[in-house]
Amino acid sequence: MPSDTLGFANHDHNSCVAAALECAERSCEESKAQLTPVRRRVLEILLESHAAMGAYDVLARLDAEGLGSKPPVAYRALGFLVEQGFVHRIERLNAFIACTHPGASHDPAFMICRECGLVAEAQAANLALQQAAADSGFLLEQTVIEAEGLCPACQAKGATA
Amino acid sequence: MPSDTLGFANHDHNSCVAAALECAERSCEESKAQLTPVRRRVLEILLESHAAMGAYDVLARLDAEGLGSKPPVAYRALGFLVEQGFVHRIERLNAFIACTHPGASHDPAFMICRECGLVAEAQAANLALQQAAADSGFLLEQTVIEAEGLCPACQAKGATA
DNA sequence: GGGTGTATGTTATAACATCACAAGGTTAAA
DNA sequence: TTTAACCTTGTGATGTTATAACATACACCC
Repeated sequence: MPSDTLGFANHDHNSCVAAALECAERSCEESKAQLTPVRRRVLEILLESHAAMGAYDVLARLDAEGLGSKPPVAYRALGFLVEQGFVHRIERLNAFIACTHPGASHDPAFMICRECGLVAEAQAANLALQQAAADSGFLLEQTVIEAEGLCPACQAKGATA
Repeated sequence: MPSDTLGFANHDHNSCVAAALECAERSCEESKAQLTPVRRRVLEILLESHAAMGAYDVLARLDAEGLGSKPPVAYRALGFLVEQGFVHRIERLNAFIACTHPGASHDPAFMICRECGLVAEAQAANLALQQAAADSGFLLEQTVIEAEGLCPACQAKGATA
């Protein structure tokens, strides 16, 4: 199983979740950041699946659990988690996904299945883009690399449209 | 002047606009697509600058000119132009920009200046991503490659925040 | 004329995101 | 121990982006 396509591969999801949580805890300890109940719960919710979730979907879950009902509650927690690198924002979907490479160097790329919604995180620095930036004197600070298509399972199921 | 960083380079903007419009006209003739007044005007508006514009900014311009005032008017025209490849959507900004490589093969990458808003279009296929997709059996249909940072001019001005 | 297809007009609403201000809690200096 | 500073949360209101759904107009062809 290639580690960079976790989202599409069978794996021990329980240990995958546990590892991500533990990693987040350790990281917060080190950096004195507070992994408060709301923040921790949002991370857990996102870790439940390897699909991206909208902020309002997360909020609905929080609301059901009595952890908050107003948009800022969800956006604040998501913002914190993104800042810490525990969660990534998928621009294409206006949605969020738990990081599957906790601790790894971060300039992630994503493969988004348009059929089932699963998202796989890969490490795929874009050398051509870095070259283009260097050539034109552009100071590259952050990159968004997102691919849309069909995951292996959905291809097998014959999805086309 | 590297042709792939047009957005950051001095250039003859009048001829740049004229070329893009002419190219769009020819393309529509060939494909029997209709470059109607609203669609043509939206393209012209986007061509005015090499910055991205939100759909509602475009709509405000259309409204001022009596060409339409309701969101679907702008979104339909923008949708058409994106379909035809005359305009690109910048996911990071939820905004649109006229294509500066009319007719060129399209898997574009963008460099977005966070200070002045200028966007440069480059050709920068991501080989690493294609490799990652191939390795995991993901059928890659479309890619979003957007970089945020500082353009040469804004670096020179000392922008940092 | 009548059917078809494309484009447009319009109402309403869905979906995503932030502002602004109040209140509670922890920490650390005075 | 009081006070201030800072961080986090609660909440109402609002701002921004995008689409659904339905009606109308117009061009073309038979």
